[in-house]
Amino acid sequence: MKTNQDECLKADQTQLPAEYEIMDSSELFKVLGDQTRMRMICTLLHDELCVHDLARIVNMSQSAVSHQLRVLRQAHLVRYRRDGKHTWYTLADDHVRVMVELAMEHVNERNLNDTSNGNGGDDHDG
Amino acid sequence: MKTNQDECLKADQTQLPAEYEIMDSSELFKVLGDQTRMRMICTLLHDELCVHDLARIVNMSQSAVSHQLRVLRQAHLVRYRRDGKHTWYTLADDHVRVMVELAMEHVNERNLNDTSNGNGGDDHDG
DNA sequence: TTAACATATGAACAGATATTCATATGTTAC
DNA sequence: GTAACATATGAATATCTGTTCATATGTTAA
Repeated sequence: MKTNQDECLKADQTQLPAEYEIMDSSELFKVLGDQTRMRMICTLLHDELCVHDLARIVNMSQSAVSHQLRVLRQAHLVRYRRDGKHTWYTLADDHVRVMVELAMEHVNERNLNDTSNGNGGDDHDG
Repeated sequence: MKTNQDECLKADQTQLPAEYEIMDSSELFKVLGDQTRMRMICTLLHDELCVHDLARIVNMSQSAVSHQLRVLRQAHLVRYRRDGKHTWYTLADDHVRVMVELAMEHVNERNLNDTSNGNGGDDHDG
């Protein structure tokens, strides 16, 4: 709460996450930060699905979905198993599930607050 | 676990999040998916900071930081208060904190697994 | 072998985005 | 008023990213 004009720095950088943790986690969020991939992930919340189905559900080309599945694999967000001609994809672990749930909570609370509160009052477009 | 070749679709789309929830949450993740913004957020995990300090800590120009703060404000990830010449920024709520922690867990577990396991075995570059 | 299906991937292109530069706004002290 | 400081922002630009198209790989069935 103090506000010394000349030396306003008060960050305790010793508690900061390691540089690689920041880089890796921002990379992870970047992967989640795409509509198509998010739709794929949400579809995989409840089911194991093959590429063909994923493409149909998110209404994208097989190629686009396959490209994005590669991104999701590299981020360790999905697993897959081969079975004949199909490749079946599932979410990799529960972190993903929980992160998605948290994001939904955040978004929904924000939508509630947007009608009533006056915090900051900045964030408009234009 | 069934693998009917002709009708492989088995997604129960009734449980899917609403379209706006998917759009909004992917937008939220997109905001978190940038190194500079992540470094700013991690710095704000423990302290209330002014723009000048944030710029110094993440080693970016005042302008760049200010532009990114705008993005963080619009995503409701930070709050701010004016005090004289300074504007002090803090994290908006605990969702952010928890999401960051989860992401850290995910990347750290993944880094552990990368040395030993053989799951999938795909995700390489090139 | 061929044909049909399922998935993966490289190249190219269009659209998005982060930074820089210059400048505007706003505050404090004189 | 001026000067110095703190922050915000528009425009330009270089870089990144997602999709499409064409094609390659791999599986199954004949």
